[in-house]
Amino acid sequence: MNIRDVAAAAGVSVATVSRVLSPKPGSQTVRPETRQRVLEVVDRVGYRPNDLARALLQDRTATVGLVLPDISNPYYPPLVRGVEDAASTLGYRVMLCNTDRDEEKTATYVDTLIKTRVDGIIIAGGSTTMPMLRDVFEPYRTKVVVVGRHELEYPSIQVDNVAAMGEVIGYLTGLGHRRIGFIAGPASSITVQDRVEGYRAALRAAGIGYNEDLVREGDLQEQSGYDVAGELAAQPTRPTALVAANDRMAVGAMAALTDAGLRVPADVSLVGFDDVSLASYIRPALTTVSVPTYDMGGAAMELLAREFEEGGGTPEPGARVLSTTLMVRESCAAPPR
Amino acid sequence: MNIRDVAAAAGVSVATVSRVLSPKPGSQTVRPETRQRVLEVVDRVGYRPNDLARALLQDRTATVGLVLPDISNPYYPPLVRGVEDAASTLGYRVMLCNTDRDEEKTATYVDTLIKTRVDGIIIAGGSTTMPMLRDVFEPYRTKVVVVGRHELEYPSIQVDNVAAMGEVIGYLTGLGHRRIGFIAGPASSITVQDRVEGYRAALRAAGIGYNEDLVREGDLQEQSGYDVAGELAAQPTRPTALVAANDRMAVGAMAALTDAGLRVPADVSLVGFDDVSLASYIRPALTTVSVPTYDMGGAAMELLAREFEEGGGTPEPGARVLSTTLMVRESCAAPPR
DNA sequence: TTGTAAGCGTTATCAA
DNA sequence: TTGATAACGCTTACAA
Repeated sequence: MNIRDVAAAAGVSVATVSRVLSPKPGSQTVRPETRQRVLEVVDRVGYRPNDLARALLQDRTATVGLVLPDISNPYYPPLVRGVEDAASTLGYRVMLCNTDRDEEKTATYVDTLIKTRVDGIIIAGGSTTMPMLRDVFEPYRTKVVVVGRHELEYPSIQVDNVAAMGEVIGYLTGLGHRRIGFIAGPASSITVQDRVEGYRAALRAAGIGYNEDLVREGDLQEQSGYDVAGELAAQPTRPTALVAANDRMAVGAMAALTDAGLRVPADVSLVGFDDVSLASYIRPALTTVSVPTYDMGGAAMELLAREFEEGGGTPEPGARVLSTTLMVRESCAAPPR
Repeated sequence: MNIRDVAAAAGVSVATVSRVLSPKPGSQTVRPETRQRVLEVVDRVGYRPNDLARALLQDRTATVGLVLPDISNPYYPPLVRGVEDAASTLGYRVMLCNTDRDEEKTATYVDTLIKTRVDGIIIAGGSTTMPMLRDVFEPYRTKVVVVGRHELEYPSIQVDNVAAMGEVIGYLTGLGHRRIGFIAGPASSITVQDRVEGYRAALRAAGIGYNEDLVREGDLQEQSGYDVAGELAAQPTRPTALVAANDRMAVGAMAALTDAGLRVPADVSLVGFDDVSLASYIRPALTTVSVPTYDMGGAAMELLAREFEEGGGTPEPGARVLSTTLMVRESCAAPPR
């Protein structure tokens, strides 16, 4: 069932069917009766034009690739939703790719995306440190937008993780904390490294030295937060507050603290990062930093769409920075005396 | 940059380039040196064949659509990941569509998916009650697989929610509970309705009447679990146990109970459903039913791929049922006396 | 072993 | 206002 069949059934030429189905601004020249006849046939046989043929001809697929580490990480679903909603509004389809921060998987996906000739790609997290992404898209004029800070020559949507973490530390020192432990994350994530950097810088600014013993690296999953918090809390002079690089580890940490007989926040205060949807429903409700992931996804898609319209031109690797907010809830208090 | 350019640069014909790049089992007839020459050019210029053209010709896009209500619902990410991993292994791309259980959005996405000529579609949750999905795909020989119970004539991957909920109720009555409250979900979800049905049936089987006052409907989000649990717990003779139709509402319920000064499980036992990743890290750790969503996604994709291979033939609307397991953790105890 | 050319389902150009 | 036809980039008979 193709445009020729429809044309035959309606007793017109394929050109006419095309004009009815894909009206161009300039040429509104189909007689109402003819249009009617065509539409009737289209409706009767349930014909839908083949977008592959259209894309081939117009060199435009109306599809974007969304590359991220792992959709199972609760940080990403709102971002994906933001991209998807904006894409759907703007008339684009979204192809999802989970890389697990793995170079080989990333390379394979990039290959696939280029072969399908996606109009653009949104890279969120993880892959942004991979140099392989630098030039692959160039010959195909594939537009790229990055979500998060990165080392690539593409425009991006960001959040100031250093400053946000500074606000967290400021809040804690304001409460009187001096021994503030940190549950860090993998070096492969620039986002996480910025949070670590924010922790360091703020501590220094507050006149508190950076103490290596108070920092341990997790893998961003709940269990590692549980493990690391357990170690940190078991130290001879334990920290009076714990900050985690993300909420998943913070939740794990809260469990560990509770299991160790420690009360949050009476014995140790706890702060997370991301403001995942469950954060406000655990008890004590988790104090954390809200990151506008949904908006970031939407903004990335919109930025991409704008680049499509502008057509050629250089990418302009500027960054748009959205703001975070510290969500003060119940998991922090003054340190025990 | 197309196959002709490559052919010219390598001093061969386009047919030869094609044969090198897309070797068919039958025709291994390219001289090694020629092949070498072609591959060198391909590598040098970074050429990637246009899959649109290939798809147009072969009537096969190697793409599947994944239609679900909302990726932000923590139930879905593992399912999506399961689909994606299997798809990537089998050589398929995945196009994501969030319908919000909305008829119009669903219709729009279905339209888009058909226009891109996806080889198949995986429908997970929500949309399965929509009659519009019955015949749309037929004329395009688009294969369809459903995840979850449904009313459509397609094969599916399921889980026995009625039996699983029966196990939950059995566990609670075994503990001595008689007044078991239920936080239900929207009627639009067959999955959720099966859980409600399981609750009813098991109660009846246990010789406990179904008491309308103990059942209230939520919307599957945390806040509604919080609200509904609050109402249920405020009743003159409050339930000694609460079962939620999903974990998100269970977490909200736990917060409500805690805020009302009730202890879980000493004063009221609580059971969730889904075994979301955070469930085992909240305290008390949530007793819940583990649903193999990742495997379900993978199985759906594999089933779809098998249908592609088999080619024509009738769809065979059979169901493959995977099993759930009750995860007994800390949120249940015998009822208070 | 390689090349020529038809054709996949559209849109766009030009003529009628 | 409509129609014939050449592309788009690839694969695949068929010919050489």
